[in-house]
Amino acid sequence: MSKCEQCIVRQLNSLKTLTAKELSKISACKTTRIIKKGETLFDEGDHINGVFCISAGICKVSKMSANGREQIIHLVNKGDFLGERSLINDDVANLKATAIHDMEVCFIPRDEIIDDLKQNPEFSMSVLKDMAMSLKNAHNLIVDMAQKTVKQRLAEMLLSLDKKFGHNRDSNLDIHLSREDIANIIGTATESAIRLLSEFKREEIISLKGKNISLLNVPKLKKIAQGF
Amino acid sequence: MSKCEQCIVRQLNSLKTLTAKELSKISACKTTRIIKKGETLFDEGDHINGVFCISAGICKVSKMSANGREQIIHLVNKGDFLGERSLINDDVANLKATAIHDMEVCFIPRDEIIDDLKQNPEFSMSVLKDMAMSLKNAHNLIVDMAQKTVKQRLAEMLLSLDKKFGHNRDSNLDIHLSREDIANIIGTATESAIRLLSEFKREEIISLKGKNISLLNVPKLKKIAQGF
DNA sequence: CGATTGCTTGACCCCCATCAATCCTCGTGG
DNA sequence: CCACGAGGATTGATGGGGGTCAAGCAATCG
Repeated sequence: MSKCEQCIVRQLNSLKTLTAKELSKISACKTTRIIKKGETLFDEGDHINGVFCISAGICKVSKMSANGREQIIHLVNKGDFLGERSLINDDVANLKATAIHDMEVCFIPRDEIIDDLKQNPEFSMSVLKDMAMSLKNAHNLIVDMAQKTVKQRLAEMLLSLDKKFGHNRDSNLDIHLSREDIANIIGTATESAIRLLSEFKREEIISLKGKNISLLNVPKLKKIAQGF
Repeated sequence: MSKCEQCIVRQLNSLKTLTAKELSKISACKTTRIIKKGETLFDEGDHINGVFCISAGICKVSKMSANGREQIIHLVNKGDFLGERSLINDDVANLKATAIHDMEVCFIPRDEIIDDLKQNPEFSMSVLKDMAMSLKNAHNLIVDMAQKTVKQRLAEMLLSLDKKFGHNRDSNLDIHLSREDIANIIGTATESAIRLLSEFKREEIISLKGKNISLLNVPKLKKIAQGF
């Protein structure tokens, strides 16, 4: 099994603040799992008892609403942590994590992380910063959900997908989402999302080839997201 | 000026984990302000450079959306902190805080808190827990905003106001919000909120006397919030 | 006691949820 | 290699929720 010390994604998250000693301790007790596209990493109500560190792949983090529809809260890229919230509050999972592309994740058991949090102020400060940043993002999302139209939210989502996950030479977004997932991110019905995507396509703001989406007119998208 | 050591609200937040020494240091450098109803404590973009501890009163925490409407993210009661997010990320304020009832707040300058965060693991763990809990609440709010109807959100809000701020002998809610604030919490137009309040009144689920609201039929409200 | 602000109700219309039908795509097995 | 079935994608039709404008009404304040 590969070691944390040699893992590239370690540089991307709070683990970078750990000492060599702390890191090798974690490396010794971590376990690695492969999660195929569509499989769930954990579900609402699960006792996670640790945190996951995504070493490859992308997953969606979502929650079921009372009316039975899934709301995607955010998308998690490689290098990110998953499950810290539950760990810190000693709580069951509030959200569900499902692989969108095939993933490789490392699981670090609870006690190991808690020890480091209590003993390494730099590490706990870094986790605190991550959490604070997540909170800011969540607050901004609340405002968008409450105040923006579906069209605005779709435009904004496309821009943020491009920013977070990038695109290839043909300017196709590197992330592949189903129409349903797109709808569940912006909080609308699948048909509404599809309709707006076609509208964007007709107006040559984006192009659609199967699951490939490419942004043809970013400035226009930005204007739409702002409400014009 | 009164001292933190004798302040009752200290027991309600993370300050309770501080040692006597740390607390008296904070007590020595804090400043106290009175904020009248309607006045703002800080605005989006402000450099706060510290945290506020609410010793009395209630305030709303909100953000302007692109279309010029205010979205209230949450309400803050006495005993809560304000501004930790900005402090931890070394960022300007992302939100605006406005007094809803007259307030007394204590301001603790940045460096003082940062020192304690780095040196007292119990304190930083407590702040981390608060932040994690806020994040959970924010996530749940995102789902509600995206998936529930305005009617459901109004019912839910009334229940949570009752839970968080309580009510007096006549079962009138202790918190007094304008119709506009109510609308800005649930993310709708003022007229829509008013219309639904009248509907609840007609069905004798609540009663309205000026700014006094009392919940007459809590079970019914819970059903409405769940979508029946 | 004007005047300003907040509250309430009516009218109108558009966005979007929902239901339904069709088309497309892709994996599977014959 | 093709047929076929199943799930996803697309488009149409329809109705209701809720945003917006406008006009009275109540209340608060200098």
